[in-house]
Amino acid sequence: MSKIPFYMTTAIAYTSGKPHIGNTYEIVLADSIARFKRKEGYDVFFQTGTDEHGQKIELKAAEANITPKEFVDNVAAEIKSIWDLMNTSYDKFIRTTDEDHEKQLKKIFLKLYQKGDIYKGHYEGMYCTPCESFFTTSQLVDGKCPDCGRECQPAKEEAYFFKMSKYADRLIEHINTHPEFIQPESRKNEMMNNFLLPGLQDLCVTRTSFKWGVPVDFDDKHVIYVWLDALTNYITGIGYDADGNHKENFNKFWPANLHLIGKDIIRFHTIYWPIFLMALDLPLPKQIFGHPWLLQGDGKMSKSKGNVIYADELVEFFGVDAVRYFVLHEMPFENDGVITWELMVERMNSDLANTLGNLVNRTISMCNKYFDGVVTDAKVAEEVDEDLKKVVLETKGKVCDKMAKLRVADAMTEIFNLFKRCNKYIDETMPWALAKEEAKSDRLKTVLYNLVESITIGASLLESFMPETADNIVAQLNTTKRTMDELDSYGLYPSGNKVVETPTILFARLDVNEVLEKVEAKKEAALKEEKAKEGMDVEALEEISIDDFAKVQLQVGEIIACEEVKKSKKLLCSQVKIGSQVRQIVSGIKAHYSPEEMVGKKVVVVTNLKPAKLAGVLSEGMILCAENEAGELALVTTEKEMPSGAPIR
RNA sequence: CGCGGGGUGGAGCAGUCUGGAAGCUCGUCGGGCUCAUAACCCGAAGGUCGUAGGUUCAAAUCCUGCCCCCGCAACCA
Repeated sequence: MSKIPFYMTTAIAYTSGKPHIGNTYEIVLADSIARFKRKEGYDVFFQTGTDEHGQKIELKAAEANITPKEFVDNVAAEIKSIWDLMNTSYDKFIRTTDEDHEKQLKKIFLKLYQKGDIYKGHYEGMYCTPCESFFTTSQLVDGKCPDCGRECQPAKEEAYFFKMSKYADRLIEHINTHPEFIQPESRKNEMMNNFLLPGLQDLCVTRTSFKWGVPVDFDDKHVIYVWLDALTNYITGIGYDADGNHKENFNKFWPANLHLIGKDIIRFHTIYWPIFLMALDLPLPKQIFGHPWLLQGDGKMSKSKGNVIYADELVEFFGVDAVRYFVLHEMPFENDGVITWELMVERMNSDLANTLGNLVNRTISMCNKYFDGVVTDAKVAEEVDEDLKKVVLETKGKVCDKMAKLRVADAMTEIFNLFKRCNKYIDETMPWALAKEEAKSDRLKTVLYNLVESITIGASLLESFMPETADNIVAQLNTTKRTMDELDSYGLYPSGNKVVETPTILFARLDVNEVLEKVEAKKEAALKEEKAKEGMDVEALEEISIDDFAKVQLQVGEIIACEEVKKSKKLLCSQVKIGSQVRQIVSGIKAHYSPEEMVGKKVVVVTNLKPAKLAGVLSEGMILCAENEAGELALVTTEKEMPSGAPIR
């Protein structure tokens, strides 16, 4: 009987920078599912990759003074190396800059255009020429560009649109008749109520504002915009051909069984993607699972806070399997998970070192101490053995149930319950007491045999989640991992086999404070290096004359009172004494200065700035600050004491 | 009334869809054991399930009001 195909994908990672642990989570989750499916006997094809086009990348490349292609080559290589570091078993790593992807994408675009599903239209809105960006009227600030504050003009830009509405009814029908299509199910209603039922707008699928993308063949001032480009990777990666000459893998694996994605892009995968497929007359994927996010404990991960955690750093401290264990375990099915160094150490110590590592260690030690490492099934059973066997044999079924529902964290918990049961069994049987009585020798053999057998089964189940650890355990027990079928039997460990003489520690206990200190030291070192490397380079502005500069009136001001602006997160409202008058100035520096700190400071103020309202509060000027790359602010003050109101030129 | 997520013993979470004995991990305390990585096993303390009302024989769970926290958006002159 030939194996049943199972095609699964992750979202492709955007190549704008190094992925942090939250991004890395997805590939590990996918990998554990892929490995498990293979173990269950499916013919798995597991695809991942990178999304490499777009304006942001064009800009970043320009900043770095290299071509976009060079830029994405670097980042894609870095992403791939992290995926490999995490020991993920993908079958294909697709890049949207791959030649065959680009070729097929052009053909797909043409096909949809010829079919009439894509049409040429106009994108209307307010356009800011210097920023080259469109905004809706509601996005404008005082009728001006929200980015640069300059005037915007109403403008029309030529663009291609996809007729979403044409397929909406079919999609609604599909979602209603396939409850498993969107997972978790709570997301289904969100999509229905917010997007599908109110009516779909046609989707703009090209851009003319940047060049770094796949051009439209027959109209090359347009490039194909992200969603059509990125989503089609799922079919181009396995050999889809718009003319129908598909490669073997496409015929075999499409439709996909599972698209694993982050919850933020569910909309694109459950609405746009199915509709694109309908337009191409292709069957829809079986299931789309929007997983939650892995968040940093002390707030969102951000570079400016210096609290971003990367997979390779974690691996340096804990090893690959411990990191895999953590991200899989800490991520429940529907709610976001949290990662901190403290939690990571806790899991490492309690589950990996204490429960599992110590179990393997003490078992092997006893085998050697009492029988020179030889494990014999002497068949002297007692009643306590029954419950152990029951728990061990039931675990496979429980794990399979959980995995079928994509409850990966719960599946692992079941496996660790097996190991915990083994630890309990040792206390129940007290091998060290048996060892003192010559007559109990066969009973002792049986107890140790049961332990080795149970651990072998546990390790075999662990394989999909912690592949190296599973191998390590069975190697120390001098045996091999069991297949799925073999897991229904108890007693397959060859009687008379010999385990290794000296057990090696699987996971060493770590001291939280030591780890935190090291992390802190590393962070500081990195920060110093960053600072030592160079100052900040800032994009040069247009040259101005001395007259232009003279238009700006700068004066010393003394802050005599300061309070928070209620209902705002960033604003402080200061009363600033400038000469004989007092002005009210609102500044976005709440995150960096407390109102108390502000009072008494002598700062530099732009005094002839047109007053404006911020968060409803009048501001009559601007307090100058310097800002570093991390977004930290420092007030500008005078080097010597100067009277308030003193002019600055 | 901007959008969304959340408030369950000291900490972190499950349970909420499909009402029916308050569960898990860590920590604390007491005990056991000594094969092992100061580990393992047993037991205990500790919760008005944010709050006020409602529905019900029965509410953490369903309904309504309110409070608080966290993202995003906005305000960064």
